[in-house]
Amino acid sequence: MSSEEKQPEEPGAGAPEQLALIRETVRKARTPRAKPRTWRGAELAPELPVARVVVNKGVLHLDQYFDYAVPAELDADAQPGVRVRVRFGAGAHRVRDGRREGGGLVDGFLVERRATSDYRGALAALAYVVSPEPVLGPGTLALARAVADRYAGSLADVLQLAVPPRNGRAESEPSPPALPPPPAPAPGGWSRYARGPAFLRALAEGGAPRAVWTALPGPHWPDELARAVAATLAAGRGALVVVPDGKRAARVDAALTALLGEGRHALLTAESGPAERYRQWLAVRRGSVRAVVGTRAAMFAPVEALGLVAIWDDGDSSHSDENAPFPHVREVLELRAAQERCGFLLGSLGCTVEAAQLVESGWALPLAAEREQVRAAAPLVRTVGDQELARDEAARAARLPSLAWQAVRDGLRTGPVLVQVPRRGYVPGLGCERCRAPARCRHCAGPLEAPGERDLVCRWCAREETAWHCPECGGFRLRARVVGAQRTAEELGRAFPAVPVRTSGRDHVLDAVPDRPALVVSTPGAEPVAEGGYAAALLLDGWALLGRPDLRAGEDALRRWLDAAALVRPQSEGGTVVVVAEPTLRPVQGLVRWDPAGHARRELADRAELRFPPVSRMASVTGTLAAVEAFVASAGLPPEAEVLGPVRLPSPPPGRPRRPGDPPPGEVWERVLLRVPPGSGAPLAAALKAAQAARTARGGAPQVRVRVDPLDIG
DNA sequence: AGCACGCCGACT
DNA sequence: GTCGGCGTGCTC
Repeated sequence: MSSEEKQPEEPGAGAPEQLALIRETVRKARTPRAKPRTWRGAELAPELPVARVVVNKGVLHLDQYFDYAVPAELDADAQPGVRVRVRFGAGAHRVRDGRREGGGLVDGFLVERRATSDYRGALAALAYVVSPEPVLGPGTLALARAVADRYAGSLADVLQLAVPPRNGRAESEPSPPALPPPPAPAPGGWSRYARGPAFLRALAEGGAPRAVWTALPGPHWPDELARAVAATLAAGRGALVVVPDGKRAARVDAALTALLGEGRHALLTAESGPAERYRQWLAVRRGSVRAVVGTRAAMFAPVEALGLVAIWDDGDSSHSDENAPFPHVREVLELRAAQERCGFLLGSLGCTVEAAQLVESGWALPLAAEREQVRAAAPLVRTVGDQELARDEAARAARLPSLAWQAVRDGLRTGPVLVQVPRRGYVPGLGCERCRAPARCRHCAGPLEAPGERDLVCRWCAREETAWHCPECGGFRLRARVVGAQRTAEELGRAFPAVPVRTSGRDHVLDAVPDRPALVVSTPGAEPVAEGGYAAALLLDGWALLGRPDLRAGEDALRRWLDAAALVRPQSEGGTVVVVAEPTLRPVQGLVRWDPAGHARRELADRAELRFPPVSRMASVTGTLAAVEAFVASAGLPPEAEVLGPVRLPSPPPGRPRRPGDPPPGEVWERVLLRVPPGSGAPLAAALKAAQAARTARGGAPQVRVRVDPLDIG
């Protein structure tokens, strides 16, 4: 089998070497030909002797196709989509003593076979075909191209995310035969949503409906996702579901198996290991499996005849890739839905402003339950604010309000009680002492910080604020938040000595807890599922979550509360949630009314007014002050682009392991934010890409990091 | 990014 | 005369 054959390091004497020699003469003669006939005499593929190759180098100024000659012996294997290796680099053609020197072998993908080349010069030959398995189809190529353009990145970088590394053993095994389409499923839990059955019907009829689904609390969402997949398969098309982590992928996997049996879907997660993952990926690529559930990288899965793309919990930060150019699953799936004209489903317990914008713009329809259904499924939510805390004698003594004590005590009579405590390392920002509104710059609305004792400085534009007052309530005093909830939880455990205390957090995450009275202390995101639902939940991390100097602080807080509260029994079964946070705050209201979509709509209106993403598009440029300034000056930014900053980046705390975005030791990095109005995202990305390409091409120029849609814009 | 080619100083 | 410094520019 040729895929298993060991390929020669250096092609033997023959066509490639002759080509190189011919090229040498052409170069000396300095007579470039419009139509290179330089392979005269070499043994080339009789038909379509030119291979267009995307070279696996992420560097932006190499973000183009390169043409290579196809030697006759590679003719059969060198088909579009295969992995190849080629000589690449200056001097690849120098021949001395009959040996080639310079220009190392690099990986690439063959994207097209052509009759002629546009290149004015002689072509080097393909070194060899790594394997005849076509892994890069035209769909994935077009998608990767669009993603690279959207994020000012290179095609090769995106392809690295899109096509998994090869595993020879998996490739040599045949994939199982494809199964016929299953029958269309019953609506199941979808009948609880006004437009749910219609959405399923549209999928089953081969349509391309697009929806933002605000899911009801409870454990049903994996089954509902599975039904959407099944409906798509019933129409003879494929479906793709992307979830934030392996735990949730396993839940959807189980739901799919329950609904469709084995063999109709693939599970693409890092947890299954590279070989198994590649085997599953190949089964998809070869068309033997048409449904996929997986984590982030699965967003590129080459599903045949795609009918539906779905993302669950788009507010989870795992959906943002941490490799250049940092694509986000939601954005990639939007591009895919447009490109492949398929259905789109964004589901979540919460609602991001981006999701709200998809509905607001009319691109997607809302898929929400009636209030009655929400009330039947959600627990009772009660709040304890500052005033009550101050009045509450017991609370001051025990640092916990009596309402919270009561809820825990009552809950423990009938089942487990969840206590959500903040994760360490949440740095609260500055806010109004009276109403907690975050302190923002009056010029660019960036977050204010207090580097010294007295003065306030904007983290975005570096302007000083000397006379701050709160635009919401007129207050003029600021305060930072203090966290001490872990200790509170410990005290809580001591207060109920007869009850077992279980903890779940970063280090050891519990999957599930039994349906018995217990105190379950967890950080956000690590909450175990309780078999019969929690009797009560206590959310103690309000200040830490809401005080973060981040645009998404409110949305994130609400999402984490909803995630925890959704594990609690409905109000009709006595389920109660107590959140220790100011009841007038918008996210707290969103929780009490269980109205994440309404919360996101209001946030979106604010963002529009303040010209924040996603209503505007932003990009960040970081590096030394000189580098950043030179870059911004040289980039031909669109005229409507605003430049905010530069401001100095906070240096990483000493002792923390170095992360990719951190400045090198001893260097101070600055950041500018670039902002463009809606619709100017593409020209901004193009300008940034061109400037970055020019910069990396010149060796000596100090480098900067560019990121479209930066996450932490304050 | 690598890597080769090219045009100026200290050596046999 | 020639070995080699690293400044520029290219990579099918």
